Amino acid sequence: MKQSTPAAEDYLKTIYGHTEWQPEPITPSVLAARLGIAPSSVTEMVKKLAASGLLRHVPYGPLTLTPAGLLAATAVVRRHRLIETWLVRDMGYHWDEVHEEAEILEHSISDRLLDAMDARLDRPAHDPHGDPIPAADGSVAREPAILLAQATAGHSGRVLRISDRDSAILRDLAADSIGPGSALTVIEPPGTTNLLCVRLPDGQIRQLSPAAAGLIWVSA
Amino acid sequence: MKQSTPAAEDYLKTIYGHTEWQPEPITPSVLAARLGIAPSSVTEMVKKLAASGLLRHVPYGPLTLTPAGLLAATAVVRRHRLIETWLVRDMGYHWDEVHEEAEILEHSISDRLLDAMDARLDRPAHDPHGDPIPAADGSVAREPAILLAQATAGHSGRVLRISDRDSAILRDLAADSIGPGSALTVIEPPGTTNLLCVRLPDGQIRQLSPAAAGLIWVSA
DNA sequence: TTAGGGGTTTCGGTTTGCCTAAATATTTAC
DNA sequence: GTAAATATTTAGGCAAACCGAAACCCCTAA
Ligand SMILES: [Fe+2]
Ligand SMILES: [Fe+2]
Ligand SMILES: [Fe+2]
Ligand SMILES: [Fe+2]
Repeated sequence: MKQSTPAAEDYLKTIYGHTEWQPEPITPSVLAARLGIAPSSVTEMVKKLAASGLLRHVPYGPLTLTPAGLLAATAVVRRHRLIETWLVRDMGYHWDEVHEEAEILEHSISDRLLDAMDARLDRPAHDPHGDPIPAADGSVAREPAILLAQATAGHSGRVLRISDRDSAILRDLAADSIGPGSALTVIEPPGTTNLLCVRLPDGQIRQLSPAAAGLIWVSA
Repeated sequence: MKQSTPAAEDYLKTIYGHTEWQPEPITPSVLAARLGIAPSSVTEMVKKLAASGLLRHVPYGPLTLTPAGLLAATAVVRRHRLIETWLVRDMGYHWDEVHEEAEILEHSISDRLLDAMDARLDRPAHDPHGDPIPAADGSVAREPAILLAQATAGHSGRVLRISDRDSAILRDLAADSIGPGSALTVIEPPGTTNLLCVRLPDGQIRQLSPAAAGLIWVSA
């Protein structure tokens, strides 16, 4: 039961993140790509995490979190998302600027300070990108969502979350007044051009790149 | 010119801290004791820091910061003290609880976030223990101070700073209403008992242990 | 059904930062 | 002025995380 390191926390968080919006468990090579490290490094760490009882892994198979691993992972995700929320609400950051800072602070902040933030922010349920903030007990309130890129023409819904993977896209979307909570309707499927068109409540039309549509999740 | 690590930052900060209130440069063994690591580890890191131009060191001699090292050290001290101030002013911490948390966060916070804190706190000049917060350019506004343990009977002054090394003593002092800014007069030198007596402005008398008197600095 | 080919693991190596034990330099004490 | 005590450095090791190259497993497609 030794205290987990920043590296281990990032592994767990990334494994968790992969299954948060889709069911297939992650494979070592995908995990390596997401973390930006070599596959052989993943093999090593996976062995350690499995030995600590945080991960299930049969050689050459996919990676799944144990209950203990899931709790550790959601704890990191909770820290990450609360920090992002704090940065936006208290410290004057924009939602496209918070991810990198949170990526570091999530490994440094104490439980005491985290709870002080949580209280100060009034126990927020979602981070600036619309992602649910796990409770201290690891439970997550997740609404069913579909990827905008896979929505059919005529689909109407609210934007539930936008992945913070690409901050340039977040900036573009903000400039287009699209963010978590925005209502929109798909008015045209990817036709000859591969842009996706949506209509905003005020009647305005926006064209979204496939890259952007692949990061936006809307209510079903 | 590579980015300095948390370990290197702690070495520089501790070397700086040793000469902040007294002139003698620090020796490797004292540095090792302060950092809680083995002397041989200090030898190694000192070689690296000297090679990076942050430290001056002749074998078997004391350690002194170069101008570059001083700048790096005050940058860490600035981060540490601003974080402590933020924890007290914004996050509901008491002054005896902030040091450990700041010890970690000082290595994680970005310049961007540090400046946001600084602005939010209105560019504070002192941390919760009375220590001056270095400016971004490394300059420090330090008032001359003498250790209470070395003050003569009759000496009157204001408490300028109290070292945050021992949080139990900080709690005791707070319970005795003694903190940075308190006015006091030494009314009795360490006599048969080794306690130091001081009178507060309201006439109340406090007896201080030698350990406490060795952490309190008063105006000259 | 067997040969690729891609994903995974093993192996040996690197860096950082720490350790203990032993050697060496310096200071102090007689 | 030398001998003991103390301070510092050297030498050899270890653990955490990473790497690239090579071996290995597994699945598929000819
Ligand atoms: Fe994020
Ligand atoms: Fe992280
Ligand atoms: Fe402190
Ligand atoms: Fe530190």
